[in-house]
Amino acid sequence: MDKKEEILNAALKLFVEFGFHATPTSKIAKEAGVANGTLFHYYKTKDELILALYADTKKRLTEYMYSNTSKADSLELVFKSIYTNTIEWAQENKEEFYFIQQFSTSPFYSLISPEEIRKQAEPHLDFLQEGIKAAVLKPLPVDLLYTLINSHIAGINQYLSNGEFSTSKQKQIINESFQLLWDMIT
Amino acid sequence: MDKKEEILNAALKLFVEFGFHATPTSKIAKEAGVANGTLFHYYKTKDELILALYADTKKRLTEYMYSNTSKADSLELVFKSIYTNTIEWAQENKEEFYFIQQFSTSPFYSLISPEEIRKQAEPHLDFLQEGIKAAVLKPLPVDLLYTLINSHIAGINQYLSNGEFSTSKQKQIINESFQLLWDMIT
DNA sequence: ATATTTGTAGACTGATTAGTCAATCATTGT
DNA sequence: ACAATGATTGACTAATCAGTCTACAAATAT
Repeated sequence: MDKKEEILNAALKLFVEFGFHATPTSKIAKEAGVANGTLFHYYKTKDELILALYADTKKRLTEYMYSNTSKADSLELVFKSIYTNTIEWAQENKEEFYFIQQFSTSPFYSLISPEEIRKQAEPHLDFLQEGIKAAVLKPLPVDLLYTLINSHIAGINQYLSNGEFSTSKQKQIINESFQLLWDMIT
Repeated sequence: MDKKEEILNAALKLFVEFGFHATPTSKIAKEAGVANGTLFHYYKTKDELILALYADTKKRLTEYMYSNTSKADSLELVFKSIYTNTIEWAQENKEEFYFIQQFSTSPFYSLISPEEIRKQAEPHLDFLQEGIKAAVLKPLPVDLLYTLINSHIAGINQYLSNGEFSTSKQKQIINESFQLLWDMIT
């Protein structure tokens, strides 16, 4: 019933299928079941809609990443939870995850200010810094560590998406690939 | 002088800056210094131009990847050469590498047939299979290995592109990151 | 009750776009 | 010399698109 949300849902679906510019706002409105003008009532421009969709999607991913993690757990356990959560979310929200990647390798990404990006990455970098300080993680530059982990996750996700795996097989792959990553960075 | 090539060059530059659909064919023609109709003389449709640009760029990357590798060398040495070559090419051809990534996470990617994709990956997969057979690489699924390596390279490249490193520092990072990857997969 | 704001609609517009077309120009083979 | 083929041009078109505008409905405030 929330039209603002319906518009985001419709936009996500269509952007993933056709791309940003090949998706007219008129089709987004139609898919969302609202009038053309309504879309522009909530989002002043198409760019604003795209940025809002990215912010919203990224936020949902980040929230899920840190779910079910307790500060009482060991660093490795927390790290593994975050790793597993992320891949789980990506598998259960394939369109959303694909959209984030699509957005990140598009000219729209440059519309986000560097501060915004740093702010987004900060908690993750802090967490990694902690791991280095505790001599659990290798003393590599945190940025490098962060990028390495991110691309590893992207890779595993791509592998899982391309093949057709049972849930248990999928879990096994996640566990084994975590071990590969963990051995690499500790 | 080769107009067909000029068109590809212009398209690459503009696609990277503005995206596929936000780049009108008229601007590509202008940038290439040819008339509107000339573009459509060489490429029947805009899609065909985009696909041709991807094929051409990918081909140039692949050629460079395997340059300066000798079959006489050890598997590790060949592997390291390919790794180093790829990152070097990506650093020296940032627009091209960015374009490949942009294309791969766009709806245009689905216009390429699965056979074409497999054919493209085959030599790399064969090479990895060899490594497994020789008990040098871990006996992981080759597809997984391939994806892992690719995303590792993409990550390192992103790290190098974001920071401002001297040539020697860059070489050091490439060497160290290779060691991380090599330890992970052997 | 009345006024004010907010939400919703959809026709409309000015600008832009991919692709066409008819007409030259250049090159090559005979 | 002379076809014939291919290259090149840029004006043109039919369609499409982002965003506007006016009107009205619903909700909220006074």
